[in-house]
Amino acid sequence: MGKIEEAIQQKEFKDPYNKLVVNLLYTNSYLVTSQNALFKPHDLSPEQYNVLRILRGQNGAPTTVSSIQDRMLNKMSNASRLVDKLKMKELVKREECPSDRRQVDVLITEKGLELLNQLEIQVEEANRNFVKLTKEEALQLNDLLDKLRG
Amino acid sequence: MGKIEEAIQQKEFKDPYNKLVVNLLYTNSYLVTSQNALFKPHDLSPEQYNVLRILRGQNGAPTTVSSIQDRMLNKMSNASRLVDKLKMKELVKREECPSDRRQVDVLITEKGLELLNQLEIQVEEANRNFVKLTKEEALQLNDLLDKLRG
DNA sequence: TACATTTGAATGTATATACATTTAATTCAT
DNA sequence: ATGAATTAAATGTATATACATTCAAATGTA
Repeated sequence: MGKIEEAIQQKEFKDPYNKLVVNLLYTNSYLVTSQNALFKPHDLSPEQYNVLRILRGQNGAPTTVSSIQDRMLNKMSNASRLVDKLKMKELVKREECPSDRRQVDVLITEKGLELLNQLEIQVEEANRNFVKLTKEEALQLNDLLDKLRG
Repeated sequence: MGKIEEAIQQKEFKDPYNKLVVNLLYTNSYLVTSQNALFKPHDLSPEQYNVLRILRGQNGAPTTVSSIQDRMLNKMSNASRLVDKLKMKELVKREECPSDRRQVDVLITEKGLELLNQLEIQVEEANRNFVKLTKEEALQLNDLLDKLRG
């Protein structure tokens, strides 16, 4: 695949910034497509997987829908509906928050934990394979991305 | 915003590769959200804008739907339906390909060109602002992304 | 030529994204 | 204490993504 110019057959870009935006969008698509293949057999989407990870990170403490939303990778997605889907698969459960009845406490179930633990090993292994960089380069790329967002 | 750990409130990652995958997904969301605000007033989605750019790149030569698909940033999206939407807005036109009636030639209209030229200046300017890096860093980041995909 | 295979595009369906709007509960201000 | 403002979550709607399937046209082969 190599250089972005070849990948999308565009000869040149206005400047390195505009090339970078295109390069990031394209690389994202590459990663998401690669990851999808992993999640597909388990009937899970990447964002559903991410929600399960957020919930497990709480170590059993309940998490409200809005707190999940804040921590999602995609800030504009709809945590309420994602939780709904996960609940239908019995991977999470919802409870009314006693201190504030507007809020809903969400918890990962035993079934959800099992699926997550099983999947995570594969995902971690696959991520190392998708990314064709040395450890040093990966660290450097992380720093540049953090700086990019300011 | 700064470091990804703070942004999504995750304390640590398995290794730099797995942190990088999350960082890329998150940075993509940052960029897409920023860009959306630009496209919104013109009733255009980022991918529709991208299709218009691909068509203009042909300098008047017709482009088939599958050729558009190949050059899109998101390889899994549906060029046929995107072209449909653009046609309804009269930004592109479709013609049956004389040499192969299975194929459809797509061309950008005068109206499409005008919108694109007007928008492009704003987009280029905005992209430089979204990316809080020096030119050198942007070049470096481009190289790392190209290498990442192998 | 006849028939199977392949190809380009369209269509069907489920999920997700991006917002706007709604509803109920809580908090704030007077 | 009452009504206004705010907040949390759910819901509505349009578009996009991810695939599978369909359909017609073109190609390949016996």
